Amino acid sequence: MGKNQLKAAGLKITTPRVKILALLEKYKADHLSAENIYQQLSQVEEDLSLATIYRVLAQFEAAGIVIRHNFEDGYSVFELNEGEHHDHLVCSKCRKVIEFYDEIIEARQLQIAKKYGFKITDHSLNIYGTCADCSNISLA
Amino acid sequence: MGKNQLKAAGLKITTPRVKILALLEKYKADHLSAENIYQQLSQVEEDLSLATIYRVLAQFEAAGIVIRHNFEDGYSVFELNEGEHHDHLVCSKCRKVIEFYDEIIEARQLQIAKKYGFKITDHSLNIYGTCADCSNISLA
DNA sequence: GTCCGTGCAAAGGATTTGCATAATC
DNA sequence: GATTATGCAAATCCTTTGCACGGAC
Repeated sequence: MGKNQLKAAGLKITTPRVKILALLEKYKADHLSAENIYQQLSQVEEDLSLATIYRVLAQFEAAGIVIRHNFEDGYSVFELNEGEHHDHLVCSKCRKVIEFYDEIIEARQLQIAKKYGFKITDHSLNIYGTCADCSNISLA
Repeated sequence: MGKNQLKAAGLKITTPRVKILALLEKYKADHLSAENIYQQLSQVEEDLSLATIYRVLAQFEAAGIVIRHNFEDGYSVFELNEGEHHDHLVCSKCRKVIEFYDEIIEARQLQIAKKYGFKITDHSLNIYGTCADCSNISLA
C-alpha cells in the first residue's frame, strides 16, 4: 500500500502525501489535475495548500510514483505510474480520455528520431475527436 | 504576396502585420515563437511590442494564415499555414522544432480511432528531447 | 532535537487585455 | 475624420519558490 511506496522513495509519511496518494489510487482510472486534488480534499476537510500539492506531486514524479502529462492548453494532469506508456484519444465533447498503446507507432517514432539524430526524452500523441458514445448521442 | 492575404482577411495593411507576415515567409522552414519574432524585428529596428505580435498572430490564426502549435512546456510557435499536416520533434534545450510526416503513423492512428469508434477531428504528435546540435554541444 | 515538510504569499514565465494614443482607409 | 491598431503597463493563468513555522523520526 501507499506508505510503503513513500518509504521506498525516501519520503516521510506525512498527511499530505498519504492523502494525495490515496486519492490518486482512488481515481486511478482518471487523470487528476492539482486543482482536482485540491478540490477533492477540500470537500473532506483535508485542506492542503496548492503549493504542497504541486510539491508532493513533483516528488512523486521524481520518485516514479506518478506520471505527469502537460497538456497543450497549459495545465497538467497526474496519474499513478503503472509502468505502461500510452497515448490518448481525447473526446472533445465529454472530455473522456481513452488510453491506447501501439507498438508500430512507438517503433516509428524511434526510427524518426534516429533519422534526425534526436534523443527522445518524452513524447505525447493526442488524438482529438468525438468518442463513440458522443457520436451516438449526437445521432439520436 | 503578403498584402493581398491581409486584405483578403479583412485586415488593414499596417507595418506590424506586413513585417510579421514577411518574417514568417522568410523563415517558412521553421516555426517561430512570438519571442523569436520580437527579437528578429528588434535587430532591424522594427520595434514592435510583444503584445502586438501576439495580437497579430492571433488574427492571422483566425484568418487561417498561420497555424499555432502549443507545446507542453507552455510556449507556442507559429508557422505559415501551407495546408499540410505534420508532426514535430521539439528540442527541449534550444526549442528548435523539426517537422516530420510519417505515413505509417498516420495510418495507424486511423486504425486505432476506428477500433474505438472514435471520429478524429485533429491530432498532434510531439516528440520531446534533445536535437543533434544540442547533443553535440553538451558532449563538448 | 534535527531536519524535512508545509502554508502563506509573493514570484515566475508566457500570454492576454484595458486604456489612451496613433495609425489606416 | 471615423474606426481600427498599437504601445505600455498591468493583469491573467498555472505553477514554482522563499521564508518562517510546525511536524516526523
